[in-house]
Amino acid sequence: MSDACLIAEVAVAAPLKKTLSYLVPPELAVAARIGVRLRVPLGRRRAVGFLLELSRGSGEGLKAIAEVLDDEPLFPPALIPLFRRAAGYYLHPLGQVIATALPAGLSGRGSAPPILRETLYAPTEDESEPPGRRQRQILDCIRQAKEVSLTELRSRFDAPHAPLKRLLELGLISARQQERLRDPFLSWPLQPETPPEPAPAQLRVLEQLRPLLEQGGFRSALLHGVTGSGKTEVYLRAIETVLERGRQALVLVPEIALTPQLVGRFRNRFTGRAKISVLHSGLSDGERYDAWRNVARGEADIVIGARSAIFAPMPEPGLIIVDEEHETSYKQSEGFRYNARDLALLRGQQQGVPVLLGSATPALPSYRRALDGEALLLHLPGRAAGQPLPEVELIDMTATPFRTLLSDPLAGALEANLQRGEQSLVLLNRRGFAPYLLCADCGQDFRCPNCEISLTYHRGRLLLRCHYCDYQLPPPESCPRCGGSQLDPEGAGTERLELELKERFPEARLARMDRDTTTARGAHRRFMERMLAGEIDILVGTQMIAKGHDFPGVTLVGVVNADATLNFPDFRAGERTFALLSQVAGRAGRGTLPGRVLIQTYAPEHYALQHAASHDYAGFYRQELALRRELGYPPYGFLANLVLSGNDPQRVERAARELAGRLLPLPPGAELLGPVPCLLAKLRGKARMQILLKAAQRPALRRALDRFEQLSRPVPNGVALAVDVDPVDMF
DNA sequence: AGCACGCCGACT
DNA sequence: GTCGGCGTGCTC
Ligand SMILES: [Zn+2]
Ligand SMILES: [Zn+2]
Repeated sequence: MSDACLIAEVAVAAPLKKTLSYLVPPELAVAARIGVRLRVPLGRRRAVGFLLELSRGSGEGLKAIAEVLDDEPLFPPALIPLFRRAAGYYLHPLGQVIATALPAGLSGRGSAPPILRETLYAPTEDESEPPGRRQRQILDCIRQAKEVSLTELRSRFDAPHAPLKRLLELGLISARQQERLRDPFLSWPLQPETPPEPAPAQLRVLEQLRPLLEQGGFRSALLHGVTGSGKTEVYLRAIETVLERGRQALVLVPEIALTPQLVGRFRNRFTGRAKISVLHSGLSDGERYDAWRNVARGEADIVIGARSAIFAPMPEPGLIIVDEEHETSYKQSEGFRYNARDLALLRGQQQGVPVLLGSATPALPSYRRALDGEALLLHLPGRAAGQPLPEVELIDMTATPFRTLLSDPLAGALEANLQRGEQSLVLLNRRGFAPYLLCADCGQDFRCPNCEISLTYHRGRLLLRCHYCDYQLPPPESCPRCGGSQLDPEGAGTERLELELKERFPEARLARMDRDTTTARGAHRRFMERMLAGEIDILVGTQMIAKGHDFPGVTLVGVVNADATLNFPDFRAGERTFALLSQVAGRAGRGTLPGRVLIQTYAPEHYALQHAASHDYAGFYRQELALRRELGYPPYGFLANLVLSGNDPQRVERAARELAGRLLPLPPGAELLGPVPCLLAKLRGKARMQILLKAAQRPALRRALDRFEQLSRPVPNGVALAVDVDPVDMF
């Protein structure tokens, strides 16, 4: 046995079950370090792989690495066990796990992003006023800020170009070019702060956390506190402790909450003392790569990011925080279907790092872990400022005429709030004008040819759009079936709600916030600023207004249709509804005013609504846990969903039947449900079937999955198979 | 996943 | 007789 050759263990970014060994040619021996990307021969192709391990051996029968693609490692060796465990847990090929974990855009060579230039505007000595209103607004903004970037102006004003040109011509402002700030998150103005004195409840929680933070080692804690209870202050102080020990902190927040304001709170607290890196989707590929390498070099003390930041390559993390840990956006819904919250716990375990989960409405598995003593349960009762909780009322819609969008009590409350000059939020968890467009004569509807579900009518853009793929078409003039000329929108989305409010309260200043109005860069912030400035009386929106945005002036919250989430055919419907209502309720109240929440529903007796209305968290969890236990659902049961898809529905169907047949009989303790068509039986043109594996204990599910993994070719050609372990939805 | 190999039906 | 369907195996 010769040890003459250097051998590399490589995870190839292809769906292979095992890693492969390659010869490291002498000329690449220095460059081939653990954690770099490689180009390797694979069959008669070439593929990208990740170097996981180096060893010595004879090298017999091995092919040689063709190229080393990075001059420094993209991840530390300490992350490799996490990748391996994650690949095993989620039944996903290791190479693809790593490819998903690393920042996007690494397919090419690691090159520096182009330097971007940016125009900055400053006021001149000329203090006269320009003629136009828009010109004055923009000039005021520039005069106030002394110097403002074009990006900034674009985010505050629509189409600022023409007024700016005019102002330049008038000599009221000057312009200069500068290298653009790489990261939009860093352009939020800094306001260094003196940390507030923690409230007694916060001190108590911090005291309980102290041993975890100071001793290090894996422990987990669940911080349960309503919106405004001061969880962030606890995070900031916990991070402080960790930084003092020379370790780094990793903070995960849901994508929707990863805003400049949030990052600003961290920057304000730690400015000059700690370096903060933000990993977010708004960065260009080059910028993200830069940020990533900074973290890998240990140049970031605090890393803030959404889901994929769980893989941030910090050398010595001392704390992992997962804020709003119940959020389903932590679960990746395609490809490598990991849950960042669960991987946070796994990473903490592997690297001996405490993990702090925070939520106003913890996910049931997290709550159970805390009740079972696996995680330390910490409470922040009430709101930090001693504000009372809002008064929540359920409005029984069965008593109102069919199709009523706004009940009298809600309309009245909105009216009264308008009179008082106070702000209101109205939530309707459905965008567009109406979910259906129907022919008045023959009842014909319009469906997506790719997904076979109803197209949503968008009145603003005058389109029928599929919310599951990118299909859209302009609404026809007449019915394609009977030629009838009357096509009626049926049901209501945020656009229709906005219209109805406009008709009812013509004097009110309305705005609508949903995915259709927030795609532009800086749009979230613009809504935020308009709300803060009191320029909006009623803000209409989807769950977006309940999550990630704190509108401090709101005293009334209306929920148009609480049943929309409640009637979802998913065992988590109750939990989701409770969480959404609790969160949106948390938006009501200002100063010492408690705020009011009105929830319209056809099922006012439902326990999720009842508990949400009485702020009875313990009661809800008690009841929901009992229900889950009875039905064998998480956290008292464990699920994995096998989703088969393909162009030919019959093939998919047959493949699903055959797969189920080959899986049976399952090991004891596990059961197989299905195969059945997925809820979306067709999606993006592909037919879909699912097989659900269920077990009362995790090991039994694991054995069932082992059995599945041993199948040589689970599905035939032309059928794709995705495995979803711990699914959060069953589409 | 790709891309080979290999074995049977129905087409120039 | 072959062209091509697709089930099966392999990738260091
Ligand atoms: Zn018709
Ligand atoms: Zn579609």
